[in-house]
Amino acid sequence: MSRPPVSIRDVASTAGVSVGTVSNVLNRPDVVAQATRRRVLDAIRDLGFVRNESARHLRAGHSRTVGLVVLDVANPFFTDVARGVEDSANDASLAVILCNSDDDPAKESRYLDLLEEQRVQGILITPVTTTNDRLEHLRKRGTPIVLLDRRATDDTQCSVAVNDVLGGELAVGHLLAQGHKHLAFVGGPITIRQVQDRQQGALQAMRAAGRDPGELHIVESSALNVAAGRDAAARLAGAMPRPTAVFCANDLLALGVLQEMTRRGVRIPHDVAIVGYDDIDFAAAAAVPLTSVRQPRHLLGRTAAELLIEEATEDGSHQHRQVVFDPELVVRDSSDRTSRGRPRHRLPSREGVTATRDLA
Amino acid sequence: MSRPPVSIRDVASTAGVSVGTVSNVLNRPDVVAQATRRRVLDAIRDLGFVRNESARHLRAGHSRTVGLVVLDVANPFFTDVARGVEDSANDASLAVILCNSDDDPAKESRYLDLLEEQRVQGILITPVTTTNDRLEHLRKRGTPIVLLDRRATDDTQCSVAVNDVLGGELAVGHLLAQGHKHLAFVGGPITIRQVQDRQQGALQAMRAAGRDPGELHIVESSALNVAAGRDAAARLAGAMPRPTAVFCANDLLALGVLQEMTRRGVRIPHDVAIVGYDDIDFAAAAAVPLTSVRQPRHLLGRTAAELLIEEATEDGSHQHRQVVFDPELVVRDSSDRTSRGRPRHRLPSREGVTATRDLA
DNA sequence: GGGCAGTGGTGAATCGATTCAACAACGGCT
DNA sequence: AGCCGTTGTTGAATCGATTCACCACTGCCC
Repeated sequence: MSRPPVSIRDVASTAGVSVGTVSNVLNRPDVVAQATRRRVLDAIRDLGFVRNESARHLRAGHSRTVGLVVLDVANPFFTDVARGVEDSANDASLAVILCNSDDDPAKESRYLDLLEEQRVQGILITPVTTTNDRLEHLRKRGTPIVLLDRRATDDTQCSVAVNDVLGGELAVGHLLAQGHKHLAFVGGPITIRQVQDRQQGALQAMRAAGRDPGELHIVESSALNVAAGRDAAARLAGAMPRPTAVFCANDLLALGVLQEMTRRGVRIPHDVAIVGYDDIDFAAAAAVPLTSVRQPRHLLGRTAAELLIEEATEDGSHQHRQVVFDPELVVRDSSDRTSRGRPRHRLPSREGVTATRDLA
Repeated sequence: MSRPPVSIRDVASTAGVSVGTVSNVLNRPDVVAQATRRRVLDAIRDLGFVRNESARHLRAGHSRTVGLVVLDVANPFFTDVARGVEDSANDASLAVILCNSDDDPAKESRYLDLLEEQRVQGILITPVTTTNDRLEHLRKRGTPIVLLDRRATDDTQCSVAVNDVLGGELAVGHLLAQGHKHLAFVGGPITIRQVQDRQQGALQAMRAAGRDPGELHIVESSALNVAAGRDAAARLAGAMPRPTAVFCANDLLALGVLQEMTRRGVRIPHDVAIVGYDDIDFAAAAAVPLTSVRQPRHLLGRTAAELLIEEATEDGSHQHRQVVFDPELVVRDSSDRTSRGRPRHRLPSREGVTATRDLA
């Protein structure tokens, strides 16, 4: 069944040349004479020779792979980021080793060991904790590291993140522009940095509009899911004065709010406007299409990988950069009073992202 | 910045032993005397030695990695499968190299080359086409291959798939049991195998209930997304007799049908019952929680990886297996007349899957 | 004819971990 | 003392691709 592997030596002998020449054909074809090159290529084809990367990399000192450590690829945020990373690694003909830390420092640490043993060219990571000895250690040994969805605290390394404060400003700025007077923010637990930033953005938008930030009705949710959104809506329903606009720290909360409000007979957006965050695929497919803040997730991954590759290949002239992307507000019916809660148009194809052929 | 790498030789000299002994400490600690082992371990710690996997694998002939080739990780189906694969690879301390073929044979082929060069222990793949020379070639050379979400045509290789015919039977069987007389199936393009199977299952359920399969009103959709679902619902609305139950080939279609029906004042499930397929996270979070057929996606990946690892490590006694998992029907309000379209209960945590801490 | 430049090709050394035949040291036993 | 078995350690050979100093050959010019 499994034949003995073909090495460069076998190719050399059947082509009647030395191993050095075969290597030259593979790596510097231009220095080899036409006729010789032909013979070698024929031998490679006939024998079905495939380069052994392990041997290559042993010599080179590092492999043609990069490590990607995320909290959980099942999280759509990281899924899209991973796609971006893979696309740009693919352009540089690098392989991506995928690691899920599951928010567990021990698991993260094990994966970092594994990646170091593999002598990866570099590591893209959303670290579980802010300070990380293992990571520092790796950097000191010369492994390029790029932080994903985290901002580097100093300028000794690259990082790629999204400006969540701005996202909050956009959302609340939009609601204020629609003429809303009584606004609420739903999000929590407040220990999550993203929740803090988005809330802070909301407050800044209030200030920017000359409003008292204290007027923003803040509801801290216990989690960032649909059930927590329903709870928050129940609490808002009894508030006085009842807010006419709600900004939620993510789309799941917003969908929960939408569900519970609808159940209570509150019309969206006529009685209450809702804005979510993340622009998940189903924001557009909700009962009332949801206005949301979109993060450039694919671009985030792509850029991070590009920075990493630059750092890994460059001649030492690499400048560390801390890239921060701006999110974008996508306005849909849930915050648009002119629509009277009716779909104004068929939404374009983006919502069909998950409908690729095979998931079916 | 970057120090010269530490090799096993350096460890040997600082510990005052031979390289063979260091290797023994690493791989067969029990044959080394206590005191010697101590000295070696101390040296390893002091020097910060990390094994070079390339060298290891050069000797071993293959690496501690497996390749995972999917159509698109951004597709939630494959995301969950990938998680399963990664979990079980992690148990065997193998790294996973992630490859998206994007349904493009050329890209798939490039990735297979890359994986072969990496001398992966095996490959898990959802092939773009049914017959594949590259893949056959790899198998002949002894690389274990396990087909994912595809059924092997012969018993010379392993495969792991889900029984979509059964899924269709479950869905329609359920609707018939609810007393529905006029049923419809929405799905397409019919060229997709999953659509065919699910439709066939629906027809079988009709037969099993003593009904004429010709009575199943079939609407072929142009795609498997929400917009196509809305179109299908528009077509169904004018049908005579109007179906009282609709089985959709996936959840996106079902959500589209739900949206359009609701917009037209059709009450779900009172006037029309809906069943989807895939049980995506948002099935439970829809305006009317959606009954759906759930596939064991994580288990699919896990099992596939286990089969692969078994084939790769076993002493030639490996028996190829074609595993087919049964899907499961998850009944929610959209097909349950007793609920009168009102949520009967808060749905459990599963719907919050995407609400992990960082996506926020 | 001798020197010189340029082209094409060679093959041994190298990367770092693993393996294994060989050996050293020691105690126990006759 | 001599032999044997056990335990612990050694070091050279090995995996396969790359690299580079060096050689062979051709053609050219003085």
